[in-house]
Amino acid sequence: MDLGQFDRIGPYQWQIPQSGGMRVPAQIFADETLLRDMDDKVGEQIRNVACLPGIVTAAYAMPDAHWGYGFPIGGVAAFDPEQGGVVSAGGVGFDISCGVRLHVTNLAAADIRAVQDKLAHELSRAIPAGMGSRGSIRLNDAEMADMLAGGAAWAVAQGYGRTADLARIEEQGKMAGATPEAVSAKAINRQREEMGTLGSGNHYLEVQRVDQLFDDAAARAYGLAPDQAVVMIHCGSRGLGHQIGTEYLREMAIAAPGHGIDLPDRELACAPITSELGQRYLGVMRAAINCAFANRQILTHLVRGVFDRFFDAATLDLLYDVSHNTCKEERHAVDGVSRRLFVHRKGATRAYGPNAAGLPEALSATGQPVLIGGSMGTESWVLAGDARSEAAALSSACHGAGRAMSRHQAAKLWTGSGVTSELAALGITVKSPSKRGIAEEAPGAYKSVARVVEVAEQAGLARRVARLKPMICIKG
DNA sequence: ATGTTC
Repeated sequence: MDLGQFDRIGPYQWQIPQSGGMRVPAQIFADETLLRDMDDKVGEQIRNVACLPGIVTAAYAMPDAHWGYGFPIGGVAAFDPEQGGVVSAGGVGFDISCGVRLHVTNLAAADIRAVQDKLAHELSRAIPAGMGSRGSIRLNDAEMADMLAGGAAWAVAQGYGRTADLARIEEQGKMAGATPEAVSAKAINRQREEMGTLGSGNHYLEVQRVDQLFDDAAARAYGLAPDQAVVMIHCGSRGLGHQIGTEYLREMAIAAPGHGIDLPDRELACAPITSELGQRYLGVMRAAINCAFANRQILTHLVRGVFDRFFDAATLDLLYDVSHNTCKEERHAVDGVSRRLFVHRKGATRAYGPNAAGLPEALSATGQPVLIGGSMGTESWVLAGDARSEAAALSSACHGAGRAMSRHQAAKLWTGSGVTSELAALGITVKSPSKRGIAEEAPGAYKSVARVVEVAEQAGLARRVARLKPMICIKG
């Protein structure tokens, strides 16, 4: 990235001043090295986002930002419906409500190590993974509609997991305002056999150990202790979300001129929040959020089933489940005035600070768990929402390491079996149906997640609580 | 991310 276009407005905050068609400034949270290593496309993309109607405060990019479809991955942008604000299918992304959930266990790393290979094998048998993988659940039209309206609450009512899990999911596991009846038959048919599947790409299920604590009080509140085993799931709304994204990107791009919107980039396809199309997208996007909640909830149930076969009285309590590809209606203070905004977070995690409305009581004093999925074989992180993040970036933080190179480049540099052996030497068992997938996800293809979260903390976006190291990784 | 190009 060319640094010449930026004003450094804080130790970890860089601003592109408003110019041309920009309605607000564009800002990136990074240190000089992370910023320099970012693709120039990230700057171009947040400048374009800053041109969209009704945007407030600024177009933001998180420390892990990289080039995405229209919006950068690691992008945050909020729009005011009363100021002509828009909702953008490209601002949410194809993998609607992709997110991370983390379970704390009553097991130690040594308990996992004693059965590591067998446990990895059984998890890989129980968790369908990979492109086009199918689960054992088949839903008819009425069941699909109930799932799309009820999310994880529907899943729990079907026997997948426990009522206590719901309090630990964003929106209590059920996104209000979903309109299953507006979801296309094609999207529904793609998802009919994909509930309880992991998908591919950077999605994974990992058994990890708590490697180091950075905030003892927050760790206690979250139930995390050194050397404890935890289970992280990273996945989204599978074929349904992708189909909805595809359909609405096309429809919004075609409809934009009719809404008086001059798109700086066709990939930023959007519609006014108050328009029929904008409202229809929000309804089906919320249905996809429920699909992702239900999918992750079923995966929790499947993992618990496997752990029950290996351990007496193993507990996998849900710490939290939070999405990083969404558009959510939230209230934020802008210049001291509370406004109703539609906040797009694409590859960015909501990061509510202490005492925020909507947090369960047990987490309120500490702040929302901000779950950061790292790259395969490196590390993942638990952060806590920081009150300073509200003013800095509308209560948002990073979501992962961020790719340092393309999948194509990575597949040329590594082989699946080579990466698997290298990780095995580090005590990490990787299971995947795709050798190419493992090569594409090689740890070296990602930025340093440790540096990303350190900068996120220094920038006031979230506070580091715990570093997690993988032991078993199930990849798509 | 994705029945890896309806």
